[in-house]
Amino acid sequence: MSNQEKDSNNPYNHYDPFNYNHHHEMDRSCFQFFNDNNNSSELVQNHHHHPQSLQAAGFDMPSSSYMSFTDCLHGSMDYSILSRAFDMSCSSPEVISQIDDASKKASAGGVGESVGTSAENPSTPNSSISSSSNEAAAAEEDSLKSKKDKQPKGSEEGEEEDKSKKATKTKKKEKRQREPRFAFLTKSEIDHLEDGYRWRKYGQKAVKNSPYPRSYYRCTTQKCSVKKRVERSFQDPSIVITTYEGQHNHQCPATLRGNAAGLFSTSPLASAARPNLPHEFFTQFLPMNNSITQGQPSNSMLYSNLTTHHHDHHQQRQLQVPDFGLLQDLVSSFSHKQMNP
DNA sequence: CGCATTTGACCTGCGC
DNA sequence: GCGCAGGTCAAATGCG
Repeated sequence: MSNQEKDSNNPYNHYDPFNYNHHHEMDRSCFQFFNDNNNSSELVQNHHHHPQSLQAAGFDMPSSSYMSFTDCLHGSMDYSILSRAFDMSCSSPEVISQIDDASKKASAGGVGESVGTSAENPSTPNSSISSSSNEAAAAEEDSLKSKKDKQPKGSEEGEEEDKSKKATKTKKKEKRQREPRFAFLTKSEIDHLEDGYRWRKYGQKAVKNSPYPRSYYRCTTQKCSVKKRVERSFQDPSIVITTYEGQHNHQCPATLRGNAAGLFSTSPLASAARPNLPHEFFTQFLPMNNSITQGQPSNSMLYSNLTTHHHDHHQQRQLQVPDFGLLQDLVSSFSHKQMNP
């Protein structure tokens, strides 16, 4: 197959995630906030523009809805603050994009997809608390589950094992919720960007259609189930795709040590509560969530939260009202801070 | 020695 | 049902 053929068949070939080919001013880091503005038809129409690397990372990215971060901010905030926030100890990577993937298309093993009905119940903007707690519970359950899955191997055999397996299977069917995910595209030569937390690598896999492997990291803090995946964009090897999954239930070690504090203190954020996670950092800048649902890309940074129901046999991406549970917590927190500085 | 990384095996879900 | 790909585990290995 020739490259041209490949290109024509490649649904992502038109994707130019950062307008690299059009905007050469890469000193203007572009954040992309993916828009779930309830205009599902538009998003569905455009879902074929997803960059392959990101899709491999588990993201659905409506190309129509990305915009430069500076545009998002429309001058109200210096984007460099954000990139600085992620700069940490690495060699000035440029954070290019963030994608919220709270409910990526159900595909990954382990944590799994939402089967049945309860998990499909997207949190409305009014259900943030329960949503957040559910996520946390799900995370814990997941980690327990995976342990359970493995335990019988070493200890018990035969019936016990079968029973255990069956039990876990049923459990999995009962409740499967994916942690919210946030991906950051970062222009950096360093794969594993320092973000203030301590991570332990627990796996590495070759990524299909990409010469670059994907690394899996887990937060080393006890009882913290946050994971992250790091991979390079095969389209632009200078771009690192970092995907965070879950939410830290502890303070950033770097913050405690004062490192991150120093970093953040260089920004106007210094007086604000420091986010535990980059995505939290971002969400602190999100506008009120009604602008998310109303979808005024020209006015606001928008989060996407695309969901594909795997049981939709026509592979039609069905967009839900996003699960703004986590988001709303953060957004409301942010707006509260804005209202009451 | 303790902790982090590497890496092959294994598990799971999905598409055909 | 089978094969593939993503994700995870855990023993082996490396390193400070």
